[in-house]
Amino acid sequence: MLIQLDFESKEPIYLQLIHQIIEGIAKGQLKPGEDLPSVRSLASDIGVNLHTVNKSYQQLKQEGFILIHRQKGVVVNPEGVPSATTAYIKQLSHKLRPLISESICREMDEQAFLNVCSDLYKEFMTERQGN
Amino acid sequence: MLIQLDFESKEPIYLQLIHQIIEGIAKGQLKPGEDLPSVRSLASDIGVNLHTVNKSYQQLKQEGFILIHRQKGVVVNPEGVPSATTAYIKQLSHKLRPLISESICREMDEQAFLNVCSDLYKEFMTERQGN
Amino acid sequence: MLIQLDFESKEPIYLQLIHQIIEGIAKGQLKPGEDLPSVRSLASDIGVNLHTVNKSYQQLKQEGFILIHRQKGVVVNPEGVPSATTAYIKQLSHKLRPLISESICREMDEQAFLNVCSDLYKEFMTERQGN
Amino acid sequence: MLIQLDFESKEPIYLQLIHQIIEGIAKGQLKPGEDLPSVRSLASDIGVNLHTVNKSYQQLKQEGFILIHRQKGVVVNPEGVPSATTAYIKQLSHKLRPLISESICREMDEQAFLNVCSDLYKEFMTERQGN
DNA sequence: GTGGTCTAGACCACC
DNA sequence: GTGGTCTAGACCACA
Repeated sequence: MLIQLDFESKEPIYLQLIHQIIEGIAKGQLKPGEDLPSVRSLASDIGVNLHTVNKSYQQLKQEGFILIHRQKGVVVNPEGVPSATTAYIKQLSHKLRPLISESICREMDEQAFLNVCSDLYKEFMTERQGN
Repeated sequence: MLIQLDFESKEPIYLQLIHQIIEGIAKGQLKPGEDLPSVRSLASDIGVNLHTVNKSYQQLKQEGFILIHRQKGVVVNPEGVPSATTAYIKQLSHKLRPLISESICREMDEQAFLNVCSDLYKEFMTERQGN
Repeated sequence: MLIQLDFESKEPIYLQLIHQIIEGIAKGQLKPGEDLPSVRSLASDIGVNLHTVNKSYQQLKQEGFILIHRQKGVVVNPEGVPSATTAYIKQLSHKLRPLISESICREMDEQAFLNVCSDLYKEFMTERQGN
Repeated sequence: MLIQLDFESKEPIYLQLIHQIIEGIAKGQLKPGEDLPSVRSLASDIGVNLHTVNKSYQQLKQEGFILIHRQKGVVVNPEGVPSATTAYIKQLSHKLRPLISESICREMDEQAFLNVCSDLYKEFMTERQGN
């Protein structure tokens, strides 16, 4: 899987990395049980500090996306990612809130906003088919 | 308008403040041309430093939400906020991306996600009616 | 003469006022010896504080654009504005410096920059003919 | 690159700093991709507070002159500064207006004014050759 | 009284 | 080490 980082972005690198891996799982490019590169090799591949990759992996593990075995290395959670809970929905809603209020101010109507979301969903799901 | 900050949150105060004000505009609690409190009075009201409030105001001004007026002080942009451009849509899409990919991993389907968005939209729009 | 102020500008009002009056003289709308409104009447006409107008007038007097007589009121300097000195040229050059360096960075060549200046000159001079 | 500030000047330090850096880019003393000192080191070098330097850097970033890079620190925009747009020309013209009207009042003719601009252009461009 | 600027010193997140 | 955020307190220009 290709990892694309933007070092000029305001978004921290460890977060970008997390998002990319989650995106890979969403698209089916990374399947449950599949191996991920070791901290060391990934770090050198994408040219970032070991600590940065480690921080990403720890957080992904924490949220149930991956498992870290001392010997087997890192794998995508073979049981799949924990499903959305009401707590997750609440947190999601909290993150959507500022995006939606700004969009309303900028005169995007509900349908236009939903279309943007829908397009993204479709982008991920069609890639998923191919994998 | 009531401002509610969470000083424990990881989200910087100046950003929370920006979001609250944008939300106020979205809900119609703050109308175009309406006065906002001065940097100093708002700062003392919500118990933060005046520089923090100033930073929020500067950024809101920068994005066209408010005007900083020599005589009248700070006002909501009377011409309304600049409408969504394709650049805005792109940036919005970029912010939605990780939310959607995580939701897919957690087995939320498109409809469930759109419902969350839709609920938020309706929350803002119904408040808007009352104002 | 019409005075147009922008209260949302970052440029202080007293400076805008100074510039407008100088522009009026440059265009020949205000001729040497001509009366200017009193501080009071101008202030009420354009809706600003007395002190603001006074500050502008004092500075214009200081630089030789106008004379302030206790009784006759305010008049455009009947002897004309003092001509450009080398000190003036130096100060002018100092103000042009950042405009030119930014233009170079933005890949405007010398001719393009001179054209902008030339257009402004012509704008002022043609208005002058009509007056 | 040598930075020269005038602490007595009415012009704010952060603006002087911005102008100096833009001038450095115009002269080719600072090349696209080149590193700029960190906020802290520059601040201590020129003897001002780090917030002052930070304000300058933020504004330069905002206008596309520099990038603030997570790893490399601060660099001159390697893609070059965004070219002049019509908006830029308009704003430039707005800033030139008072300079030109005052010069007309002081009986500088168009050619004399253009010569001042031209001299500055040549000063920047010849320094550019050497870099 | 307003916002604009500057200083000084602190903590944190990131790399 | 870096930049990002926040506080506290000060002075000034402006209206």
